[in-house]
Amino acid sequence: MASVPRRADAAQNRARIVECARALVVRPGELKLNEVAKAAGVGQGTLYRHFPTRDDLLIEVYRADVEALVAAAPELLAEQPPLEALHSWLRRVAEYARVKRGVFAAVTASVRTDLAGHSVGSIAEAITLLLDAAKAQRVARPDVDARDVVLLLGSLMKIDDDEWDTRAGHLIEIILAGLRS
Amino acid sequence: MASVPRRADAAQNRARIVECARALVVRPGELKLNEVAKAAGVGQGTLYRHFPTRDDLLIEVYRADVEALVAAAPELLAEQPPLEALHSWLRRVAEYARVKRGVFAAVTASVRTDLAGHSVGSIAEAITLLLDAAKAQRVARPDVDARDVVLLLGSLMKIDDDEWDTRAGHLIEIILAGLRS
DNA sequence: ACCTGAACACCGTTCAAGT
DNA sequence: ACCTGAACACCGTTCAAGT
Repeated sequence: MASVPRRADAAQNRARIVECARALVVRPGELKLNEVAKAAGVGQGTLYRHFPTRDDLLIEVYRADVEALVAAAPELLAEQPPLEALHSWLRRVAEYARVKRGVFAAVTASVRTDLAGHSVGSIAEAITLLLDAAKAQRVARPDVDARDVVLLLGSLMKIDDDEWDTRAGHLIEIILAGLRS
Repeated sequence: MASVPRRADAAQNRARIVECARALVVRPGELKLNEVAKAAGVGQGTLYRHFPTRDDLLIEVYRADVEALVAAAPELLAEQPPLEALHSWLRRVAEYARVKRGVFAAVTASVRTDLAGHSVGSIAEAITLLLDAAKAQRVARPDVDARDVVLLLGSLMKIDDDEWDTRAGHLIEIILAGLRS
């Protein structure tokens, strides 16, 4: 799935689709697939050939962002105590979610894909890394897992734009307090 | 808005629409408005006349359930210490949310409507009642409000059916721990 | 005052035909 | 092997005509 196309024109089409999707996804409302195809100058069928599901496209659109989040986990853990690292990481996720609303759909989709494909370096593993470190020092509840965190983080998506500044950091503090032992 | 119709046939149509919506909303997927109109034996325009927005209909469908939740708050508070009452109330919300998935959409819609209309006996007031009691005893964070709770509770909606039993109570415990001071 | 339902708009998805 | 775009399906929403 999502393998690299063999033909050069196909690879270019694929790249242009992702590029246009990235430009369009920032606009309010759901990303319109037909609009992406039109903007990329390809037929709708071509879009579906490369990305059978909406999630496939979103994962690709936010791949770099998600990878950055995954990479940040061990880095933060090297600099700070586990709970502070977790806090910093959650705040970073919130920043992404504010600027790029759709990134969370990609994160959720990635977690779902993980369950089947078990890809290396996933978001779920990043969260687990942070949680395990905190559990080892007995500063986090032993019974929480990555899915708990993903589910709770989903509440960030429901925050209205005008209340973001005051509400987002607040919710993260509450979530972190809940994870603490 | 949503005032009682003057004519008898209009009142009957309205009642039948709500009745059919209640029957259809339990099925998986979003409630289809045209399907509701057809099931109720009325034109689509009639449905829109009575319920200009989807939220208006959902609020009506779950009115009794939401009122029961609102009424439960002071009752639980009379029986238990504030934090236990809050815990019990959250668990009750979770029960509703499991059986009637859509009830949460109604709760969210109610909170939105509250902001404008300021209706008495709302969900937001019920939560505030519980939170204030807990704050008064210094067992809850002073900086949390009803919207925090509603946003966090939204994570329950994303729980898959097959993991509900183990996950829902767990998430509520984490949320409650986060609200604790 | 209220109802009907055809009609429009919109968007996702498929597939026969083409290169 | 890959692309195109007409066509279908589906659902929300409106509105002219009717009672």
